[in-house]
Amino acid sequence: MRIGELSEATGTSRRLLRYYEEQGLIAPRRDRNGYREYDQANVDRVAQIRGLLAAGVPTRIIRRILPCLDNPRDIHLPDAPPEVLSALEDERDRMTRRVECLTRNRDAITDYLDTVCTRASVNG
Amino acid sequence: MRIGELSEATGTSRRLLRYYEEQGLIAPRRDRNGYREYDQANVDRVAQIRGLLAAGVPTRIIRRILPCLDNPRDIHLPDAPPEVLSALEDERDRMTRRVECLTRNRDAITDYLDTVCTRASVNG
DNA sequence: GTTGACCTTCACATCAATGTGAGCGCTCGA
DNA sequence: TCGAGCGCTCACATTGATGTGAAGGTCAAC
Repeated sequence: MRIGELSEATGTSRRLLRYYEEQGLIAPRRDRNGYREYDQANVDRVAQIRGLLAAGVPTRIIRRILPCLDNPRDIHLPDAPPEVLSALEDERDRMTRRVECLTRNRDAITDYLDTVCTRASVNG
Repeated sequence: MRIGELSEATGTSRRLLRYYEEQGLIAPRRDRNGYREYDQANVDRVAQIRGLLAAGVPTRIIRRILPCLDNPRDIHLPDAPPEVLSALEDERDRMTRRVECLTRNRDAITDYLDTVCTRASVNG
């Protein structure tokens, strides 16, 4: 599929799809005329990228973690140098902290909404 | 405490502390000479803000959710208009999606690291 | 009373993620 | 064969979160 179709399928502007490519997050083949050629797997990958971006993970980190996620059974970096591994560990820990922070705050919002709702139904 | 001390205590630049204030996220008292005066509660609040920012929540949303979190037992917006409540619900749902995305990817990284580690100990 | 370490505001700079548009090349259907 | 609609690159604009620095006020210590 070409960029317009992927854009439709992912709800992502063409501009951004090209940007992700520039950032090394996706690598479409090129058609003879220079057009980008995507396949179905790219739809999932773009969703992945956008989820991570929305969760505050910057592209330079996404670039690092994506290779580990395609095919969890495969080793994509069999000779990954220790500093890459420890960078991954750091990022994993950062993600854990984010999850905790988001969860805590989300639960507080939920409590708040529950309280407001309860009181509204009692008082109103 | 003044801005320098809060900066120390939170590991946040003075510039950013002023920025958060400008964004309506904290509201320090002013001393007679114009200096900002903070108290201990601001340390937690700044940590909260930074956690949310790191998790991809923009300041305009943080501004909205902070009032619900100070004192979960209190109703801070007893007359919150329905559109604020539904905005909060939306944000809660967005946070849930972020948590899911982060968790999924973090677990994949963990699996990856485990696999690399296992193989290293088998092969090496 | 001057020095130094704070504080203030204001303003311009940067970086990442995006938008927007110009100028041009394919390609397909009328 | 021409125009619409897609693609390409290049480049400048914007927004949000930050850095940095200038010009100046406050205050404590010496």
